[in-house]
Amino acid sequence: MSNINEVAKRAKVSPMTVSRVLNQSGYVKEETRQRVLAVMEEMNYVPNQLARSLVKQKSMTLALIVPDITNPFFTTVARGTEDMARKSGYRVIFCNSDDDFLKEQEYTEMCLLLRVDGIIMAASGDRSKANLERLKKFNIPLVCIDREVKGIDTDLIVGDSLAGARALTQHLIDLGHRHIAMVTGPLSISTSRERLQGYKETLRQNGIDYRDDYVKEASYNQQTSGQYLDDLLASTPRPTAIFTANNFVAAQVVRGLRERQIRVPEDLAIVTFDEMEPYCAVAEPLLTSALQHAYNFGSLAVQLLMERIDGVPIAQPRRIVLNPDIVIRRSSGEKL
Amino acid sequence: MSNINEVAKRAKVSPMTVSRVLNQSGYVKEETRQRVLAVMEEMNYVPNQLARSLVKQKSMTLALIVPDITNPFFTTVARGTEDMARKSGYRVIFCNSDDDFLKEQEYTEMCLLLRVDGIIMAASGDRSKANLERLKKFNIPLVCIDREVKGIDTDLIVGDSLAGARALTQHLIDLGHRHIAMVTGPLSISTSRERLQGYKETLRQNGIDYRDDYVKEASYNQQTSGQYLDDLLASTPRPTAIFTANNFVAAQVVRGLRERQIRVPEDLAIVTFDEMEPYCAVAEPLLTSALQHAYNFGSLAVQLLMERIDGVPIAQPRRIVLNPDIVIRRSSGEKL
DNA sequence: GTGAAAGCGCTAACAT
DNA sequence: ATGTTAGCGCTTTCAC
Repeated sequence: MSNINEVAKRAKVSPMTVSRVLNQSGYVKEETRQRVLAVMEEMNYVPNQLARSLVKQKSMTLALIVPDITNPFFTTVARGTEDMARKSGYRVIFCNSDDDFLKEQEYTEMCLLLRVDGIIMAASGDRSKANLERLKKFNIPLVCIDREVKGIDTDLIVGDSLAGARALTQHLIDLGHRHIAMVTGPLSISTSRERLQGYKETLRQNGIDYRDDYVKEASYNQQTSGQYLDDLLASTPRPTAIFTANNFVAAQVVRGLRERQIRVPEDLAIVTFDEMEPYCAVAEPLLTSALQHAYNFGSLAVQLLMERIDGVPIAQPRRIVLNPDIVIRRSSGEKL
Repeated sequence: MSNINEVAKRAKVSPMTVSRVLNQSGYVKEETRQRVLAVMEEMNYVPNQLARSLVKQKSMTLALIVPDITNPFFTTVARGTEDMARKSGYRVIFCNSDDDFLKEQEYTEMCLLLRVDGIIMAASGDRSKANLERLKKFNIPLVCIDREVKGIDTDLIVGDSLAGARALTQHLIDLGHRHIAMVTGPLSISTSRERLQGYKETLRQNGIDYRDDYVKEASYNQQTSGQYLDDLLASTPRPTAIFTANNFVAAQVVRGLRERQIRVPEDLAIVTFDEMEPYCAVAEPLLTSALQHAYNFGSLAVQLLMERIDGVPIAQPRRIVLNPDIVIRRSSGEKL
């Protein structure tokens, strides 16, 4: 693969002139420019971005670290990130932490090694604090999304989990449900905690007793064992509705209920956070849910990041809260 | 961010000694080593990978270019790729071409600029030939997956679309269907062509006339208009079964049928290529399908790539064909 | 065991 | 309008 010196030699100019042609900077006589371009073409010259980044101290690269690349929420975030980054001439490296602190740490180190210009992170959990602190130590522009990490203050874009959870729970209550269970995610993740809190608060406000045995904790991604479902269904009285904390948890529950021949919503109503896209249309029943605009999480995060990268003076970390849309569909059933 | 010279100075050694400690190469007195390590720690030293790659002429980076990052098939491929690459100490850059030739071209150029060590590509279509040829010109190790591109000879990993399509079609015929429609993908994609061919062949072998108006072409990802469904349903006689060419097409069709109050499989049977994971469990009805082992596509691709990167002598491009599993579920219905 | 010199491919800054 | 010099941060090579 040829380099700038070889091109320069062949075009009978200095490497600097080639560089000017390449970057369209400075003055180059049109005639020279054409000659240089011709030689580049002829030699199949491709500039070396590594060398460029090294001297410019800028890699034009962002990193997006997400906990689960198979979750449509995060792939949609990825698209939003990518689209917005491209508009500013940046590349994005996608990293999948698998909700694993150690993998997240590896990617964190990789970002440092590669001298990425900014990082967007959906933390794997509260343990992520250590990884985020490491990044902060180097003053790398950083935006957290979806999940807030205890004890770390960064630019942040989250969904309004509290409001969404309240609305979904209230919806069930309005339909006449009094025995409402919840399956939330790991409590090391802020969204799990907040959705649980919204559920609790709404029960209380409606004078419904909160029951510990109506609340189960499942994984946000892998298949958790169905044991918790049996426990829930064995409670007295048996819940007439379940609120699930995200799309994958909803899938687990719907599947579990089907295996047990329990009809939704006839026997049991379901409401959930997040959506079933891209298969939303195929899910049966269609789920009543608090829909989050994942794409916006990604594109907004890039915008915040760009301001940091460009050195726009910002007093303190910003916090953007995006409202979910409550979409009523069949799974929550009719008024009892 | 500190560099190797600063560390060297502070540790009262030459940069070379620091480098040796860093790479655990050559001889360094244990005492010196400890002192250097201490200084690195103290100064928060992180080696600059850009500089390393530049001098080593090796970036330890692979690229994976896929047409649709929201398709679970490709996210699973991505996982396979990532896992296997990490085992060999390589990073992977994920690129989403959006089934768009131009975006694919941009990523192709990016790979050249960044001097990635190898590329895995699920081509956007036959137009991709130009992009692949560009990469071949530079002798960059290259493996194509899932889709074969006309007129380009590279290492290749594909599913057995022909066999899968034959098995699915035969399954419908065995159930007693004689009026079988097919919704395939864009014919610029090899899998669409081969699945169509398998369908045609199987009809012929069973003495069933092939009808042009029973075959429609849809998008593999975006929502295609439902017009083709109306056309299919208006045919005389109306098809009693539909074979869809991939998971997203299946989703389109199932949704369309539901909107038209047509029951699956009672009114119309469905079989498909690929799966509905991760929501498989929620889909209703569960789809009879030709399941591909997406993870293996990714991990095998990396293995082939590694041999190329390591310069293992290989006579000519290799071609690996992976068999899909035929999984019979409810959507194909009972024997007529 | 350790270091000095040269160079990977490029560009910033200063000539001319 | 073009060239020269120096240096980004690292490793290779050879010297001691």
